[in-house]
Amino acid sequence: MGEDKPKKLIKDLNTYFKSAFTVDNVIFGFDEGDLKILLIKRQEEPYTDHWALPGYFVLPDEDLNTAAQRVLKKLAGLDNVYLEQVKSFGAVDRHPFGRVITVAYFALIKIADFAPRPDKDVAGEVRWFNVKDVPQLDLAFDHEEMIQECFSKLKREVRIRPVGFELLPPKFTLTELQHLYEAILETELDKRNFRKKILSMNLLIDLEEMQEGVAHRPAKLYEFDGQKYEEFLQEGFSFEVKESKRKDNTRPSMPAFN
Amino acid sequence: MGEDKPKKLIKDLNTYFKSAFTVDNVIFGFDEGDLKILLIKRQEEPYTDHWALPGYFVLPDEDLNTAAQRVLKKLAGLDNVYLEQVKSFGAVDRHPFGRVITVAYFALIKIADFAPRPDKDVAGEVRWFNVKDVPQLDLAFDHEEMIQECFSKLKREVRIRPVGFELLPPKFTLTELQHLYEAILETELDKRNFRKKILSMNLLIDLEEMQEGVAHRPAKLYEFDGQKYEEFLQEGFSFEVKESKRKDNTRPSMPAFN
DNA sequence: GTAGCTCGTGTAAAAAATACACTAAACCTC
DNA sequence: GAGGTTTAGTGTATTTTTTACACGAGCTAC
Repeated sequence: MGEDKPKKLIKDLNTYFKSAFTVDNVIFGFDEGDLKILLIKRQEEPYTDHWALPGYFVLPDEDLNTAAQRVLKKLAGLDNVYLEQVKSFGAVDRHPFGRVITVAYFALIKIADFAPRPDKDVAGEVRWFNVKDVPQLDLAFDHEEMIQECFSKLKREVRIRPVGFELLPPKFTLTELQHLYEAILETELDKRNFRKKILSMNLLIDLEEMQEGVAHRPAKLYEFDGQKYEEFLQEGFSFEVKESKRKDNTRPSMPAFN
Repeated sequence: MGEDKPKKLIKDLNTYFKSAFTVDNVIFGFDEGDLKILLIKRQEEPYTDHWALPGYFVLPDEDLNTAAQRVLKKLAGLDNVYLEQVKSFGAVDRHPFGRVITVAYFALIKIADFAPRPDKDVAGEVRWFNVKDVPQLDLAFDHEEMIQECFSKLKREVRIRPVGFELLPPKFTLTELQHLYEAILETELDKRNFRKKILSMNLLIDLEEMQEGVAHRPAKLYEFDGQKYEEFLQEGFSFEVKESKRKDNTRPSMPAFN
C-alpha cells in the first residue's frame, strides 16, 4: 500500500510489522427482564472449549468496524447492528501465539432477531448468559475484563443516549422499558417518576395499540421516534438519564454551574 | 510465547501477523486561560514536516499503556502522567507503509512541568497549540480526528471526574479553576455558582495562602484533596459536573428517576 | 363474580440550578 | 496619599428538577 518511496525511515521498521489484531464483540440482548450477553464455545486453539466472546482476526483489507460487523453477520446473519467501539486490549502476553491486540466492541441487538447460524468454524455452541453469571464462567483470554468494560460503557451510554431501544422490539411497553433500564443500571426505579421523565422527552410515539395475550390488564405499546431524536440532536438537545442515588447528600454531587 | 502446541489452529494464521500498531498521545496543557495541545513536527516519513501527535510504534514486548508513557518520557522526561486510553483508529489506508492501527491516548500535564527534550529522532520541533487552532494545521495521518475525539472525551471526563486538577499547578485559585473549566467546556460559567458548587464538594483544601505578585487583590490558594477524593470514591460518591444549558426547556433533558 | 395480576396516574415536599450586583483588597499612577 | 484600576469574594430569591409515595382501573382465569 506504499505510494511513495520513503526518504527517511524509522529504524527497524520491519520488526514492528509482526503483530495481529482482532475484534471482539460483547453482544448484549434483553430477555425476560434480564440483560444477557452472547458467548460462544471456542473450537480453536487457544482456549478450546472455553466460553469466549465472538471475535476474529481483522482481515488485512478491512476496517475495524467492518470486522466487527462481519463477526455479527457470520454468527447470526445480522446487518446494521448498533455497534460501538469501547476499548483496546494489548497486554503483551494476552495471546499465547504472538502479539495480538484486540478491539472490544459492544453490540446491542433485539434478541428476537437473533438466529444463530451454527458455523462450526467459529463456535461449537452459542448461548446467552445473564451478565451477572459471567464471572463464574472462566472465560478465554481477557474476555471477562472486556465484558466489564463494555458493561460499564453501556451503563454510561444508556443515560446520555437513547441506545436502550436497540435492545427492545420495535413496539414495547413502558414497563418493559423500565425493566430494561433497571437491568442495565442495576437499580430499581420508581414507576411514576420513570414514566413522567420518559414521556416528557417526547421521543416515544404512542401507537394506540395494546399488548395482547397477557393475563392481566394490557399495557399500551410505544415506539421510539428515531426521526424526532435526530431533529432534536441537530438543535443541540441532549438526552440525559441520571441515576442520582443521593441517599445522603452531605457530599453533594457536582452538577451544573451557570 | 506459546505454551502448548496447538491442536486445531485457525487457517492462515500467518497472514494476520503482518500488522503494526502505534500509540499517539493527545497531550493537553492549560496556560494563560487556554487549553493547549502539544504537537511535534515530524522528521520521518511519512508526512515529514507535518505537525503531528507525538506517538510511536509499540514495541514487541511492551503494553499499550507503557508505550504511551514511554512517548511522554522521551519527549519531555515526564513520569506518572495522567493518561487515559480513548479510541483506536484502524482505517485500512491510514498509513501508507502498511497496516497500522493506532491507539489514541489523552494525557493531562501541568504545563510548568513540561521541559521538552529535543530528540531529533522523533521531533524536529515541539510546540503548544491552542485547541481551536488545530483545524488549520493540516495534521499528519488522521490526527485531527484523534484530537477531536480526545477533546470530546476530556469534556465528558471533566464533568464526572476531578481530572481537571491534573492540568493545574498544585496550588491554584478558584478563578484559575473556573477558567480551566470554561476552556474545556467551551462555555462561560457563573462565578458565584461555580464557587458554591466546587466548594460544596469538600474536595479542595484551603491553604490559607495568598497569590503573590499580582497587581490586584490577591486570591486565596487551594489544593485538590486527592486523598479525600479516594475516600469518597470508596463510599460510592460521584463527582458530577453538568453543563445544562437549558435555555428553553420545552424538551427537558432526561435526569434521574427514583 | 371474584381473585389475581399488571396498568396507569398526581401531588406535595425537598433539593438543585439559576440569575444577578456590589463591596473588599491589592497595586499603580500621578 | 488620593483616586483609578483590577480582580476577589460573597448571598438571596426564583425556578426547575427530583423525589417519595398509594390506589382505582382493566383484563384473565377460575
